Amino acid sequence: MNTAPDQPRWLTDEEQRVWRAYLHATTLMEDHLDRQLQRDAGMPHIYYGLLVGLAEAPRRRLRMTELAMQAKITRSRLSHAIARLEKNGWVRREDCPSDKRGQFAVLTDEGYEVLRRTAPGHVSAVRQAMFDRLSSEQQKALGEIMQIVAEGLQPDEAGADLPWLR
Amino acid sequence: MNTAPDQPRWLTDEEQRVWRAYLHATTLMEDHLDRQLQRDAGMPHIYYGLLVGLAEAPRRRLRMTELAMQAKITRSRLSHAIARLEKNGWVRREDCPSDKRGQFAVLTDEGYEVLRRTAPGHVSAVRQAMFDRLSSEQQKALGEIMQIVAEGLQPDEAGADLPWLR
DNA sequence: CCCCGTTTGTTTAAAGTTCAAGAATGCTTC
DNA sequence: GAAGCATTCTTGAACTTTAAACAAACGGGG
Repeated sequence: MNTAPDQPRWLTDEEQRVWRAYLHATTLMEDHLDRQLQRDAGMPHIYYGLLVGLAEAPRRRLRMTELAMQAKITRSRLSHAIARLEKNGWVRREDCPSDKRGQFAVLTDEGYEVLRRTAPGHVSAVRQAMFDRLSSEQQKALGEIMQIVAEGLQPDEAGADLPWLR
Repeated sequence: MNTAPDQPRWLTDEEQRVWRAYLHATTLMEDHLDRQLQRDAGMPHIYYGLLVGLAEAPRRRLRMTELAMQAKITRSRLSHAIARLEKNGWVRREDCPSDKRGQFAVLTDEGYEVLRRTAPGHVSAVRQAMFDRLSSEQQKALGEIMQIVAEGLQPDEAGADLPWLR
């Protein structure tokens, strides 16, 4: 009767409520952490995540592409970010000996120190905002839910075509 | 024995897993929606949210401050955003008769049309990414969890001082 | 060895966000 | 009704992100 693409299945009232609660909470959370870290560590949340990634890596260093994948950002964005962190003296670049195209981002001692100094405050912010408020059942449920959502978004996603990220 | 601020209560392994799953999923989700809307509607997710906010308001218009609060962004950011949407012809500004400082952002017919055309695709993206993958128990749990998290972040938050937002 | 398609990382410019300051109007109080 | 403080919105500059294009190096086949 109708050759059109299909009338959309709108969200039910209940779904709508859940979706808006999700958007509201995640927005507030990200804003909160961004401001907390900007204030206490002088960088936005994602830059902090880059330093953490480096700190956990074998010799506190990672190839640019690896770091970009781990942080789920483009190489371009990472290039800019590392340039900024380098100016702060928290990261330095090193050539990769085995691949002349490659670069390592290396966490400096100074960068490590920033992390050591600011990590407690950050953890505490996360606790206050999330873990101190949720029952362990809720924490478990949240973990599972986020896992599922991430899985659905990870691959190329229904007709997409992008190479590996973004 | 130790007058220092307290040794930090680090996240347990399980909490760590939940937290990373949360960050991972929310990042992927936001990226996904941003790209979906940029592609199909020519604007980022937050701009789309502004149009939705206007579409739902009484005469498809809202004072700048109200819209900013609803979208949880600063007035400054909103000013820039509305300038852009105005250039697209999707929003126009109108003076407030009762308060000469005030401005209304008004959704144009063209803006409404964009929304009408792109909303189905957006809803479908949200469904595919989230609601089609979660049981109704999980949806319920997610709603409650996000509600709780948002509540903890909404007020001034432990020693903060900011006026009303950000 | 050379060609050619791929991968790596950077660069440039445009778009978007943040931050601090400012102009105009409103409101409250003396 | 004037002073002084608050609110509303905008502006411009600095910074970050996105998008597209590019140079250099890799690597598999002929």
